[in-house]
Amino acid sequence: MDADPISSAEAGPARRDAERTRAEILEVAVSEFCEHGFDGTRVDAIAAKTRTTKRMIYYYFSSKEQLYVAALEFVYASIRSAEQEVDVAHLEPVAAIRRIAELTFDHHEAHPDFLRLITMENMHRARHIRQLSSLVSMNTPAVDRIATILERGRASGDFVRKIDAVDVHMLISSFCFFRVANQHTFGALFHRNLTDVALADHYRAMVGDLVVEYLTSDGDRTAPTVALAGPATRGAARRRARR
Amino acid sequence: MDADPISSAEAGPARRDAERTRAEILEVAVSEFCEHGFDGTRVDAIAAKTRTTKRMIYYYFSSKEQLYVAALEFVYASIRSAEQEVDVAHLEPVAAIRRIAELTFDHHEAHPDFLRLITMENMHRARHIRQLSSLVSMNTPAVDRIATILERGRASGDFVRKIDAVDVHMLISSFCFFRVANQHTFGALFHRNLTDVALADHYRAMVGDLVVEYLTSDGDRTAPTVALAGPATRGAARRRARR
DNA sequence: GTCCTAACGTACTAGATCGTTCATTGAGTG
DNA sequence: CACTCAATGAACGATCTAGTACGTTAGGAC
Repeated sequence: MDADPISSAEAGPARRDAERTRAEILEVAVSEFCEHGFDGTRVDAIAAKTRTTKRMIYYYFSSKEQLYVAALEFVYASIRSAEQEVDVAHLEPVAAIRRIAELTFDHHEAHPDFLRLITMENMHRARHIRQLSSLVSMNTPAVDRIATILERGRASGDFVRKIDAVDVHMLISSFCFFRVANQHTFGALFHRNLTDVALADHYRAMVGDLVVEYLTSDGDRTAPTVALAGPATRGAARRRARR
Repeated sequence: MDADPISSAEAGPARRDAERTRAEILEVAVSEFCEHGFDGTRVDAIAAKTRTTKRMIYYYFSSKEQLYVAALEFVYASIRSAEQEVDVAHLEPVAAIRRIAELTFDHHEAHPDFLRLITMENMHRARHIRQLSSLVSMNTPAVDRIATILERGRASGDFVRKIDAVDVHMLISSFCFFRVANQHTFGALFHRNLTDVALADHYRAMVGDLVVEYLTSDGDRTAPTVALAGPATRGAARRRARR
């Protein structure tokens, strides 16, 4: 048992294994920072949950803050590497953008810890994440994919809305992010569990509908807020026209 | 000068004024908790920014945690009292829901500190806010107003989407919330300042368009994600029909 | 074997931090 | 004016916490 050379992360003693020690510290640090935030996390608590000591945390990461940055980068990298580069090129523009929305939805659902770290970084006004310039390049593909779909959709005539890819990304993200990140206060104040598994399909469809309806309309009918006459008539006319 | 009986919150000494002392502690506590979070805030730091001492914080609020809860409640109450009960009954359903969206947008824009506290509460999994049952009743009017508009909209034929008021509120809030709360990481990763004043009108119009287009469509055209034929044709047909 | 060094552990420190103790003061009351 | 008590302040203490000093061990090189 104790002679097992290929010990799992939790099992064997595996003494003098720098890689494993470092990795274990990082793994525990991620979960502690996610749960308690930077200020709420205790270095001693991290050490206690590893099979090594606090000394090693400083040996490998120098300071609590550098450990935090390393944890941030680690989570970001693992999220991104896990994200399979889904191909939506074969889909019609409308179906493609809906697919992107649904993938974003699933991504947020699958990584609540990631969202917590992002949230914390915003509390810190992105002080740490700015140090990780590598993260910028990780996000451009996502926007580029949307940009391609938008171009195709405009060419086909499906998308008439004037909007760029960054805003579409923001629109999709905002819905998916809020649902997960604000579930607790929303649940407390409105008695609705946004992450109820029975509602997952409902909200996944909703974000798709949302972005599709937005992109396939041009807003000329609804733009003037102060218009007093017409909306009802126009709305009715539209429904008839769509039958 | 020092005899001024109606001293402002910052001016006169006003010794032995329980109300004022308590209020000043609360005010400073709000700003400190907003800035540094619960764990990041130092009771000594709060005391130092008031004209009284730490002793008084414990005299009036018993503990750091109870002070935090009091700060949370105070912010919530002041936000709500400042929110004028806007009348949208005279507006057509489409214009009314757009107005609600725009008001929500402005509300989020005007109260970033409030958003920070909400965010922190979600980090705490709403542990503190659950103690404040009074807050629930503060939020029902907002949802009720939306519900009324939805009913009117369905009656007039403008709104054909099947959705309830809570989800509409969530949809609007998610966009407005994300834009402000996640501005820092979003700016760092996508090089777009979501709170740039030059973009405020753009995003305010966007959230209005978003909710209006969503409610005035029924989604039957776009529901089947996997449908391979049709979207482009239908999209073109729709544009023609709307001319 | 012995030498070297990366990897590791124990025990500690200096300062921070929440909360308290104890004494005092001022404003209202009779 | 004396009395009372809410309101207040200075200083302290127990504990916690990030970070360190110093010694030890394992494992490879030769």
